[in-house]
Parts: sequence; structure tokens; C-alpha cells
Amino acid sequence: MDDQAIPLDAETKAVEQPEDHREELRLWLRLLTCSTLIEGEVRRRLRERFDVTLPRFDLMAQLDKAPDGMMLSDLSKRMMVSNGNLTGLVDRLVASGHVVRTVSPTDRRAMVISLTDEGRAEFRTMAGEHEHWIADLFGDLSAKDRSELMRLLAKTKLSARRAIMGDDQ
Amino acid sequence: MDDQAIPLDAETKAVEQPEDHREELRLWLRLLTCSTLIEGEVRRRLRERFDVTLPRFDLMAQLDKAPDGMMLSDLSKRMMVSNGNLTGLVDRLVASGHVVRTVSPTDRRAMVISLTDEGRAEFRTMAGEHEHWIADLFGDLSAKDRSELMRLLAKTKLSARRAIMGDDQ
DNA sequence: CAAAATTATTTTAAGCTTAAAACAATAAGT
DNA sequence: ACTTATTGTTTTAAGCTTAAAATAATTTTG
Repeated sequence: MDDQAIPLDAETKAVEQPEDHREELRLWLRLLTCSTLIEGEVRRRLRERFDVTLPRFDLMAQLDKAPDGMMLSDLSKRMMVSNGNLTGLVDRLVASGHVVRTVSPTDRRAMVISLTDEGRAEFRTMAGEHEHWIADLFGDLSAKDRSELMRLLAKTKLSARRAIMGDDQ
Repeated sequence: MDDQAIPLDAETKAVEQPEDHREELRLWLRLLTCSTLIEGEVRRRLRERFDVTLPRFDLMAQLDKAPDGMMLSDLSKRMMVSNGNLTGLVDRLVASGHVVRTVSPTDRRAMVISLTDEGRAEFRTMAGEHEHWIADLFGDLSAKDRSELMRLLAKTKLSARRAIMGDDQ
């Protein structure tokens, strides 16, 4: 513990307090604020305008992209929610006639979830308005801002994945 | 529907479908993915390492910054969650001895919520590790990336607020 | 082929979250 | 002072969410 003993990378990393990560913390809090703010407003408008919840809308959005339906476990991965969560969500959407559950013809464990015609029609109507809301919420960003933000978020996504899964796989 | 009839702004905006906002939609989905990814991992680690939930941690984080406690309604605004939500959360944190509820001396309706000494000590321990997790999750971003992302998220936040509250007030 | 491991889903228990209604206290306007 | 409006909190009902355990079917492996 000699004062003279300076680490080898002192030149490159400059003299740094022993671990100050407040900047990253602020960045994370700001990111979270943005998504909470926008998500809350989308949730509010979906309820007000269509009397639908955000999770229901999100699930239908996934299914709209899959004309032949999706396995529950794929939905779970895509939506980043637990299987158990989806079981209940699908139950309610089946009850309201928006989706149907079918046993997979190739795997008797698997359930294939698909939009009904009515569910798809209703979703498309909502999605049209939803897209405008988003455009409005991001309305003050220039095209350059948007592409730059897109790029930085892509980098953030990769960084987080690396930290979560490890560099391997 | 004449092929020759080109809109007046064709020069400046190029030939554009009537209202295409898929770019903003992708931006929103990417922002949401990033925050869901990071939030999920933080949630997982808090549980694994300290057996605490994220909402509990968030509430204690707010109180740690307020040595004299905070009114429940202020907590509600800061955390962007409903009052009713906080009532239950505070109930559980009182039960576990992390916070205390006091009636405000100046307003008999208001409840002042404060960290107990034990709650504060426990929070500080968790916060130390938490900061490292965040630094790791954002670890692949350069200092320039971070400041640029910070700037763009600030702009996004203002844009969303404008869209939510209207330009006035 | 039988045992073991994996994969797909559901169930359960606990906690989180919201909107809306109810309740209580303060502030504002007459 | 009295009425009205506003503010602060809690309650309620419904739905969302998770982790962990349970169930069932498929795949892998010895």
C-alpha cells in the first residue's frame, strides 16, 4: 500500500475515484423515466380510447405479426414475460374472443395461440391510432436525433445482453 | 388516382405514404426493450442477492435522499406510481421495519414516510452493489456514447411531457 | 428400450399496479 | 361562518407479474 505505487493503467484511465458510477446511474434513471412516462401515457390512452390494457395490446401485436399463430413459449420469449403470466393473459383474451388456443399438431405439450378475425380487426384499428400517439410522443426529435438514439439504444441493448448472459454464447 | 399527380411537398419530404410512423414505433420498441431488459436483470439480482423487490428498493432510494422523510403524495409523483400502490408498499415496508409512517405536524391528512436507521443502512449496502451492476450493464458504451444518449433521452423526456401535458403549463 | 434430462405449460402464493370510489382535512370564495 | 373545491390518503376490485412447484410430453442417452 505505497502511495508511489501507481497502477499501470493510470495514464490511460486518468486518476479516477475508486469506482464512481453515478453517471451511469443517472443515465439508467433517465432511460427508465422516459419509458415509464411513455408507457404510462400509452396505457392511459388505450384504456380511455379502446378500454383495453397494454399487456393485451402487446400480446395482440405479437400475434398480428404471426398469421399462423405462435407457441406460448415463443410469445413468452418475445414479450420477455413469464409463461405463467401469459397463461392468465391468454385465458382472458380467449374469454373475450380475441384469440384462440389450439394444441400444436406436432407437439402435444405445446399450445398455439392465434388471433381471431375479430381480434385482428380490432387490433389493427387500435394499432393505427397507437402509431400516431408514438409519433406524437417522439415528435420533438429530429430525424437525426431519432437515428442517433436508435443507434445508441442498439448499443445499449447489446451491452446489457452481454452483461446479462456473459460474453459467451 | 393519377400516377402523374404528385403531392406539392414531394420535393422536400420525398414520396411518402400518408402517415408512416414505423420508424418512431421501432424507436419506441427499442427503448422499451432496453429498459425491460435492464429492469428485469436488476430485479433478478436484487432478489437473488438481497431478497428484496425492485419497488421496495426504489421507494427506499427516494427516501434515502430525504433525511426528514417525504409525504406519500410526493413519493407518488416522484416514483410515477399511484397513491394506492404506495399505501400497500409502505404497509409492507413498515411491517419489515424499513420505514416509519408519521402524521405530518402541519397537515393532519398527510403521512410522512421516513427510513428507519436499519432501513437506511440496508439500503446503502444494496445501493453500492446496485451501482456496479448498472455500470456493468452500460459497460460497452463509451463516455461519448453515454453523454450523447443522456442528451437524447433528455430531449425525449421533454418531448413526451409536451405530448402528454400539452405545450401549455 | 428404459431412465434421465429437457421442454412446454399450468398452478399457486405472494406481491405489484391501476382506476375509481370513498373518506377526511385543508383551502378558497362568498 | 358556510359552502365549494381541492388535496392527501386509503379502500376496493380487477388485472398483471413473478418465482417456484407441479404436471405432462418429448428428446436424449446409456
